[in-house]
Amino acid sequence: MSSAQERRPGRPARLSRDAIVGVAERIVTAEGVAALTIRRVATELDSSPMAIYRHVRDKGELLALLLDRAAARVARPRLPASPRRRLLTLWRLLHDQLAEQPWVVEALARSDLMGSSIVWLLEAILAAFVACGLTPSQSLDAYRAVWRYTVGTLTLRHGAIRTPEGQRKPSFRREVLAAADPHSAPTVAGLAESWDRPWPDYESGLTALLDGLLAHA
Amino acid sequence: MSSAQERRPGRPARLSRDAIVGVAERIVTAEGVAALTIRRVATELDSSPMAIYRHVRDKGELLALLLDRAAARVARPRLPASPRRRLLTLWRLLHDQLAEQPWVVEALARSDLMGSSIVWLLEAILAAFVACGLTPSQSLDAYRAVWRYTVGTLTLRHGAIRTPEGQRKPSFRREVLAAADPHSAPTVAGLAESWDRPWPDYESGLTALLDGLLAHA
DNA sequence: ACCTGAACACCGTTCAAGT
DNA sequence: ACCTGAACACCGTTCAAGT
Repeated sequence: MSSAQERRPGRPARLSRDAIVGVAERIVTAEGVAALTIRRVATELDSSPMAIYRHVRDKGELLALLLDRAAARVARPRLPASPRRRLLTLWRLLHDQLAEQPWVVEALARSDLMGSSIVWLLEAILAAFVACGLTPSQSLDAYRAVWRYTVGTLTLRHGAIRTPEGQRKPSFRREVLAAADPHSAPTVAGLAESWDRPWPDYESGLTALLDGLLAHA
Repeated sequence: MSSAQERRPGRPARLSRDAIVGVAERIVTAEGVAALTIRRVATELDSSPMAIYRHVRDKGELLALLLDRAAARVARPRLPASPRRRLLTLWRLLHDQLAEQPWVVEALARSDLMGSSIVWLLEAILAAFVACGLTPSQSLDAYRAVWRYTVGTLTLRHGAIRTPEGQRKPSFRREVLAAADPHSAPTVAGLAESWDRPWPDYESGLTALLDGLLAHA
């Protein structure tokens, strides 16, 4: 029966890429991306830091693998018939899923979107753009425009989260309001009270962007 | 004559916040944000690392100060009469200026935009939105939507730059194309050749977004 | 083939002490 | 008031050696 097994020479592996990504995911979910270090992963697996490098090229690759896992978890939703509403649903899905894991932002800048696990989502978005009247080529550009908006939203939200609760950056608001004398900057001064209010949600900007992108269809 | 000087007790300062930000700026421009460390700044000023902390709270504040300097360098342009074209000019100005310093992206996520040095730009943008028919409140939301798009654009461009020249992430493209069988993902498969082409420029997405935002005016 | 130990060349930040 | 020295508690990564 052992002849059926693929026998490979040398010392058998105790670690695996999967196990490594698994603990990395746990660390990052529980304590944020700052807590993710190669040494920490190694300790958690009762191995030396260097053993990790046998399975993962460097920390950047580990981050990319993590991102891929997050993407793989996005479940296929039931989609509305109207292509425009389909776009709204799909993008909100992607946004919400990524927003749940704030650490992804760190990985986003490094990785050109994500792995093959969400081709279905990419396909659905591109097909919906086409169904709205764009050419495939225009659809790709439109996809990238909305992707920029999405990454920006996540980046800024993440920054806000990361800032410590108590002292959430009074510097900017105060400086701006101090410098905004009503003569040279009346609009800014007039909005003084409004800076504190919550940012518009993802969807409102998305709607505007889609309106603009689809107008030329 | 020394009585005219403001005499302060204690040892006179050798370092200054300005000098610190100055060398930080030089480091970051020449070698990127990764090269910026408190210790490095201290060495460059022939002081101990700890002396820096007398003038700057922590590394995050140093980054924010750097961002403010970059913002302060944005020169007031001659503006077109049409408010819509004014918006295009202003946003492109902001984008181009920030794109020149790729390290800003790191700072952006931490800092709620920037300091008082560009209130004039903020004012000009908000006023132009108002001139386009939005209420001040809507203008603030519109401003934030475009800011998201801008930050996303910078983040993604920065990531592309940071990726080493030779091996610019074949993983995603290849994986996607491999997984994109023409039956389940025809649109993705059809665009296979197009993934390599350059991203749309900042302005095209900006135009679409402004179209959408101003449509409800 | 896989893993370990020891080392290299760093970090940010705190604390107590000097001038 | 401002700066220094020494230390704490870490990093990612390389190299040569062990099993």
